[in-house]
Amino acid sequence: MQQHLRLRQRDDFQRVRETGHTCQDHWLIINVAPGTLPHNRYGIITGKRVGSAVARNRIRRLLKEALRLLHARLDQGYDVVVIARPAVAGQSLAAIQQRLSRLCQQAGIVKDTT
RNA sequence: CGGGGAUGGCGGGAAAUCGCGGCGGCCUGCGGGUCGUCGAGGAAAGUCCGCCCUCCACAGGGCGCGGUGCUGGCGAAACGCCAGGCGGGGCAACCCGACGGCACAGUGCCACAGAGAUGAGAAUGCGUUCCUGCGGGAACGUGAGGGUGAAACGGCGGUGUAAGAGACCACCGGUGUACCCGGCGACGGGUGCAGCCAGGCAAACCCCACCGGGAGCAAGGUCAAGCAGGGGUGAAGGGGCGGCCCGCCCCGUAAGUAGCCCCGGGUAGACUGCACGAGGUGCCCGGCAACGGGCAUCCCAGAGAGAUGAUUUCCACUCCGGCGACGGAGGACAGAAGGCGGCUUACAGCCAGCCCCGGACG
RNA sequence: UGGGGGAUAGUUUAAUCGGCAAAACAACAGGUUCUGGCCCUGUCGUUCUUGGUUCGAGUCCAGGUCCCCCAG
Repeated sequence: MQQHLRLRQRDDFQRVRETGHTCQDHWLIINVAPGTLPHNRYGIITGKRVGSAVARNRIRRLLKEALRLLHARLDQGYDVVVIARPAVAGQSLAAIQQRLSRLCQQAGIVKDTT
């Protein structure tokens, strides 16, 4: 993921978490809020409840890959925070990608391809 | 062939496409693009020891607190490593040990059982004397026998005695000590002497010897918005109430307001510390070894919401099904955050040579 | 990064200086009652785990696991 597409500042995370629209399932939570830039920015949170350092790194990298593949299909100008819940530990990329894309549809930021 | 012991090492390999981080070159419309190169571990882990580094404190000595505890060597140091001694376990190879002091400072504890748990003591027994209703009883001596316990002033034989006892004697065991021999030493072997025998626990208080200042990279350093402060210069104004004017109030009028210029300290923030080191690899030399020395060669992660990911093919390995061709499934423990030396803990599977025991065959 | 504390029956807590692991409630079984409750009796433990010291460890000493708290 390129650096300008990342959400990096603590204040940004706080703003999205508090004011953003939330969608969740058993594996993931996403918060979406309008950003100040013409493109999207993404942030990922993998807390200690997800598992060991190895498990957290694994999930974070899979989420990055899923967001990379999903990025072109999303409406731009949003800040998105993805939070991993304990149940995602050990899941495959394909399964995570499917769940993530469904949550993005619920949040209404997927481009209308029809 | 089967079982066991110790040591060292590996932690799948090759390739393609998409993607990420650092550094360097080139290009740039300063957003980035492109090429090259490097990019997790043996434990990166737990943070249990120690050191480097940084800041603070510091005449010297004592007390206190904490740590270590057989000997020699290695090491920057360590609750570290190597070799050896002693003790314990195992048929053995080997393994394990906080391994100074409880007789030469003192205190404490040792449940239950037992006469007695350290200057403590006799219920039974044995012996002598006395009493007797002949069943036994009392006093004294004794600590050998039996009995208790995890543990009981040593064991066996004799002398001795009323019965006995290290009371005495020889031998053995153990303790201390003097000398001799071997060893740098811990210690081992031998000879003589002593008192005749001294229980265990110091991961009980403690004593002895040695060691230890305190904090930590969020240490510390550099730059530095804003706010507040100081100095210089300096129009006489500046500010509040209010929609605006008037008005009123506050500060100032040279011991000087606004503005402008300068100054040090320093918050947010940025940069640094932060990757050439007790460094890796190969060969040679010294040493039983830990390790040391020499030469050659290499540059090898460095983030800051935090880089190693995804997909596919082939090969190797393990398991399952199958006579087979083949098909299917699987791949441990675990992720750098200043660095280094150790310890400890986790770990699928595999490799190498060595040693011990048992069996079979030649 | 540095420091402190804890883990005992299903739950909440005890256990003196190392000497037979207790109490209450809950659960289960039995008794009492026409039935239920109350009541009575009984049952239920890897003292977090692995080693060590000791004759003997919940207690003392190490290693490990998990949880809580404090400072920056």
